[in-house]
Amino acid sequence: MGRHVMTDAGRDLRRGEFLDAARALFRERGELPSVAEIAKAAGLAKGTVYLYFATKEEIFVALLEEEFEKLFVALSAALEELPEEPALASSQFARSYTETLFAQPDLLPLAALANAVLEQNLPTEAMRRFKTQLAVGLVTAGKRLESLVPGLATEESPQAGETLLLRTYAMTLGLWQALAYPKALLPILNEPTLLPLNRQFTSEIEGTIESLWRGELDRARLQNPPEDAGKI
Amino acid sequence: MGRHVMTDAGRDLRRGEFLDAARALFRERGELPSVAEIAKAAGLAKGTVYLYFATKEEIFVALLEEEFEKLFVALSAALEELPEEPALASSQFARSYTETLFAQPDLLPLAALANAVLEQNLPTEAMRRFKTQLAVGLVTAGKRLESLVPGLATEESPQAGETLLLRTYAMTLGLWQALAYPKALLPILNEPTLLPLNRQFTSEIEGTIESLWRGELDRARLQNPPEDAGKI
Amino acid sequence: MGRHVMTDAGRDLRRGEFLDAARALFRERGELPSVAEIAKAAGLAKGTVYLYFATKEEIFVALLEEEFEKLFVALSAALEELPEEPALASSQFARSYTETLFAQPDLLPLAALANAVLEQNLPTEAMRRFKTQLAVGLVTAGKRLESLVPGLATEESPQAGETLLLRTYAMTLGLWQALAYPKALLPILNEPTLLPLNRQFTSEIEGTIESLWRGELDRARLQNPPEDAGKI
Amino acid sequence: MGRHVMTDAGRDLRRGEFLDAARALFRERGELPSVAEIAKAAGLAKGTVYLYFATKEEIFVALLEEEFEKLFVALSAALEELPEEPALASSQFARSYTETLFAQPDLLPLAALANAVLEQNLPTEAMRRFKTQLAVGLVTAGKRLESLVPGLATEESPQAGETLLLRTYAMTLGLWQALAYPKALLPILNEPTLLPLNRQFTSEIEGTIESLWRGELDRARLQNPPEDAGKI
DNA sequence: GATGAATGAGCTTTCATTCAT
DNA sequence: TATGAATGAAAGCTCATTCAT
Repeated sequence: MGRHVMTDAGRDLRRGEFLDAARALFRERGELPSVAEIAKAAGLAKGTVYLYFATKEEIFVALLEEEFEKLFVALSAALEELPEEPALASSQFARSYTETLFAQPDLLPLAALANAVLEQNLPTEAMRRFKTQLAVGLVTAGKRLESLVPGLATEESPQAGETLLLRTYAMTLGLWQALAYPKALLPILNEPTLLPLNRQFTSEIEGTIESLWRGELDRARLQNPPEDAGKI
Repeated sequence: MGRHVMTDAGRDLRRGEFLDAARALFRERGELPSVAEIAKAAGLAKGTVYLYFATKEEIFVALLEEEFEKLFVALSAALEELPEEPALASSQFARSYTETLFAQPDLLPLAALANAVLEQNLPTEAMRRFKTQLAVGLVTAGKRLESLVPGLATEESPQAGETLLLRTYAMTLGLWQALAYPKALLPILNEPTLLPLNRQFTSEIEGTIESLWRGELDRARLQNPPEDAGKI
Repeated sequence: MGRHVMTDAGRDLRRGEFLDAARALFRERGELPSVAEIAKAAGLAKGTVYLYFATKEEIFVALLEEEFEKLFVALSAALEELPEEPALASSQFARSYTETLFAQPDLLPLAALANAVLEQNLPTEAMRRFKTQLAVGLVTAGKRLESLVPGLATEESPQAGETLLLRTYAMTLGLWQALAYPKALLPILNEPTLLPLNRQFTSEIEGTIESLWRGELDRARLQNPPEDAGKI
Repeated sequence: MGRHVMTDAGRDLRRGEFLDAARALFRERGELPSVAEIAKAAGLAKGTVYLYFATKEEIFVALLEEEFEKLFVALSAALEELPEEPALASSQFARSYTETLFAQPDLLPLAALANAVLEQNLPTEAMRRFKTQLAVGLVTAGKRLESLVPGLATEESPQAGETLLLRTYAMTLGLWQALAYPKALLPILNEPTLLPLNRQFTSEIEGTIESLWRGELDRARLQNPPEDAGKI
């Protein structure tokens, strides 16, 4: 042991300082800051970073984990408030989900880097932790969703809740990447031929998610009509 | 004239040699090769690369353009064969689309880099060309789709064809990234907690796209019922 | 021989086109343009440049030769008009010389590169031509100066005219370099500690040259007093 | 702390190692060595160079600063020993100054690059430091010179000491450049037409400086005759 | 636990020059 | 004569990571 025995809490505290610094720099710049910058911003030395993270990428995956953590919490809350009626449920979920995305401005910029950049230099252990978090979160929320929406899970697709959530995330990530432009190129977006792509993610996402959910929930309802439906 | 008279076609040929080399290396490695490697693989000098491409990123965006070119051609063909009936149309399109994706194994790995990597160091002109291709392709196919599916475009969403295609692409891109694993990490995928994520993109994508289309096409049909529907 | 037999005049014409292009670009940029740019500006191909110049540096040495050619002509004229009286001669020469410098704005920027850059990659032959031009010009003007200023040349320093002219040039070149600032750094020139260096070449040169000449001409007069001096 | 505790002195030591390596290579080759060569010669890595210098040019400007530092020290000493009598003062200063130049063989080769090469890629801060050193040195020595030579500074030219020193430096720099030949071309110097230029800087400089100073000091004496001059 | 000096592979890019046509 | 495609050495610089202290 070194000068100080570092408790787990102390360790997490220090880790958190690096994460805070990294997050602030990333949000500011729009691109991954260097390790030197992160250390400086955290008021510690470059080498110290490597006492808490195995690679630079691990830092940003940790940030991403924090984002997913929050997202799952918000998701869970949104599911509990889900109305029964498909149309209503879809639009309400879409709105709530969209608000969550806006409340987590680092989520998508980080998620967009996950595959192409972050996972390229991630130690196996960190990779496992990250993916496990996603898996557990998806399964948990998926199961709850299935229990809340009768008819969603069928024999053919027993994990329909999980599937819907996965698709929701995939659509979000893909749409964000398709519509995000490097800052430097915003000017050209107003050229006539590019107008079709000049859709703002912020205005597209809610309708898209609503549509996605509506399709699935409608089908669930068809397979499991409300009990009083026949009475009419 | 130079060492060889280089016609436009000759120029394209040379360009193509670099592109072929770059594609082969990228497919092999799974990550962007260096310019030096590309030149070497093409049997030409490093400096020569820069006679044909302004930056390294331009090379891979050019590859991506080729992929999109093919994709739009395939898309166009798929649209022409679209059955009228929504369920049939959805499943047939999903199958055809999926086959196209499998036939273009470089499309998604490149597309996943577009946002995070390629567009970071792309000359404005190349950026414009790339984005214009996408915009034109989307609009063209979108309009054709609208003309083929009565009721798809409505007053509220006059570009519903374009929108559906954009969502199709976004879902594809997002799903691929959510499910793609770095080669090095495939082993851990079999751990129990990760099983939920051990869905293969290849087995998920068809159903997902079918579902997406089904939702939209069903709604279109509701708004524009077949003429003989009432006769029964 | 090729397509055309090129006469000497034709050859010089073409050469001149490159020189004009090179001069214009150099004046515009303040630094040596690339061979590609020169060729393009001249409306000819890169390779063609090398039919007329052995190296890039030879181009700019040729420009410098043109400048020296003009300088020697102007110098010659100035010498012919030199008054007898030392004070008057010095001030008149200094003024005339300064005007010549201002009329040849490319002379000093090129001369400043001669030693550090141009002569580094100059074929022996071009080097010889350049230096010979200088030597002949100096000797010619020096001898004329000696004949016009009695007492200048002495037994001890038989080439005093030549020497004075060499010193005149050296002082000019050195002063220009000492006082020239890269454009990018003009702002800092106003800082208090730098004020002593914020002398403009344009306002320093005339007095400096006058002073230099005055010292030499006075001494010459002392050694060879005007014939009627004793009569008074 | 790092591998070694690096005090300011330690840092200067390391910096000095790079400077020594750079100086040795420059003297040997006669042209700027590459950063890679400097690092190798210093027995350290390329990247390490950039921990001590922002650009390659900064290295050589630092060397030049060392040279100027020494020059100003020598200058200061020379001034203190200046005899009163102009002719004597001029010749003694010229000799002392010349010896200093010979004792600093890197000064002029570096100074000749300053304008054309070194200042082209110099960070503003380094530029400021360099120019400030020159300004302060000139002013300091100039004022001392004025106090030692009565009559040198007049109402018309209150900074005559500074001016004389600036001219001294300019003449030196210009003369060196006018007479310096690339090593490769020394052979041709013996050709008859080039003989006039085959003056060695080493044999010209002393007389030139003496002459320059003599002119100025004589004039100062005229304006401020020694007190006992009239008594005779 | 913390440091930060050192590393050095790695990168993209430039451009004077050549030479087959 | 003229071309311009091709060259490829050379360069400066960055930055994640290591490790002796």
